[in-house]
Amino acid sequence: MNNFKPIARLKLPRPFYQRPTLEVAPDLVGKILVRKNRGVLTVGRIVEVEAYRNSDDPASHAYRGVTPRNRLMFGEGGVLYVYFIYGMYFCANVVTDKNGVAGAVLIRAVEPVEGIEGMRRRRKTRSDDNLTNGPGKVCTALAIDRRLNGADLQGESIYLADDGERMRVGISERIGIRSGKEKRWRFFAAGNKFVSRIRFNR
DNA sequence: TATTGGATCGCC
DNA sequence: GCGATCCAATAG
Repeated sequence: MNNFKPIARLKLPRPFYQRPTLEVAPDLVGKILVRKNRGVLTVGRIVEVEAYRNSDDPASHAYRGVTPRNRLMFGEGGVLYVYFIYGMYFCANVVTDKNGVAGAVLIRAVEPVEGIEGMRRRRKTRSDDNLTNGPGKVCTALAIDRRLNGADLQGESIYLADDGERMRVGISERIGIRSGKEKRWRFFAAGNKFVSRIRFNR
């Protein structure tokens, strides 16, 4: 006998995503983000997200209706929406809700779990606290770029999983937006040191 | 076709 | 606090 117990990572099923965005978003805190790139595995645990919706949400890309960039937000939940911003960064979102209802959840921070050396190399830093504590940093560390826009989260190159971990979820206003600030649609792992703004993680 | 400013980050 | 650096969205 030994005490070794393999950690089961159950890929989140399609119906998980096809619920209202504000139900999905807090449920993503504590889930595992798996990235498989050329056979190399990089894994993080989601510790911070933000919800974005549709015409009721001026901060959302979907606020003014369908455009070539945001069209995935209006589609069926369960795919990745990746966009390019500030001329140098990517942001990764999980598309939520049913077909015809816009919604997505921005992955703002993860806690490094596997493939940390690769994360350090891509991020060009040795400070692990600074590796994945921001939406642009997450994409750099996990090698997420526009090629993954529209990727099916039931596939192998990128997906989310549940390993049974449960974290206390804090709630706050969203970060880095001008309008829609009153909406408290940011969800994070309370007290976790990999949350992007450490002073606002309680 | 031109302009504006952004769901960011790292350095000053 | 500010510049980097691209491009989507909007206005003309």
